[in-house]
Amino acid sequence: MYCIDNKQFPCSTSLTMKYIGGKWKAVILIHLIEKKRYNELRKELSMVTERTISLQLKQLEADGLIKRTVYTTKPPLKVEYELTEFGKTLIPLLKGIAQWGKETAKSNKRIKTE
Amino acid sequence: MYCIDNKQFPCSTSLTMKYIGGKWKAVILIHLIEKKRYNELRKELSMVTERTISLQLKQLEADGLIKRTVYTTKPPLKVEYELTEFGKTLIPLLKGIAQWGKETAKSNKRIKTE
DNA sequence: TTAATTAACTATACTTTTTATAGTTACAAT
DNA sequence: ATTGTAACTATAAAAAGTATAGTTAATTAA
Repeated sequence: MYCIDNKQFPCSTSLTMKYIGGKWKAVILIHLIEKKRYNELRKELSMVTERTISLQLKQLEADGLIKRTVYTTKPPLKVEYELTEFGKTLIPLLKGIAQWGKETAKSNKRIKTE
Repeated sequence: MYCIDNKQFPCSTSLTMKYIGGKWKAVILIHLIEKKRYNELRKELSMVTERTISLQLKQLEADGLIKRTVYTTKPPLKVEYELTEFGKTLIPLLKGIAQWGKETAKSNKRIKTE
């Protein structure tokens, strides 16, 4: 049993899923393996709404997986996101996740590639 | 871009997360590496509500990851769940997820082990 | 013999997460 | 003077997850 800020996680799997289990968290993290500005990320994830991206980024930041850096003081702002050292420990797992998806898409007949 | 039943997934990562991304799906799958009866699973996942377990099991079954077998016709039923061959392709990834959680719990000061 | 227990769920209501759409700020370019 | 831009925020609605209680038909316990 694990605890973070009084929240309980019954096993190590549920602990990992707390970090990458949101609907788009793993996708966002993989895109941030290379440092990016907010709008670059947003354009790459055009199927995710702004609000969701924004909320997920905040959670990832609060969880210590990504770092947000602001370079200007007045609009239009320049903001960059990148993985922290802690976030980088997830890279092998994230690549494994992407890899399983790729292989599965090839062999599973229900999945169509366009 | 991938498609399953007219649902779109922009990248292989999002495709994988469709299968394991629900809040408890990965946890359920890891517990089903060994075939189990419904109540065994439920007791092992005491922090998850019945409704959630039930819904997730149905989705996992619909996704072809697990197989449900009924051994009786009248209550109390005997129902067993196990991974399909397709579900088994996820095992290395699931173990990776559990492993990252274990290692992270050791080194991350915000995570407490009880 | 009647009551309690069991396995595997389902029903209802509620909360949290995600989606859809539109609006904000202060400057820069046209 | 109007339009465009970056990085969000606001509001409302839909989907996912939680909390709690109820169902079935047989078995076991009192």
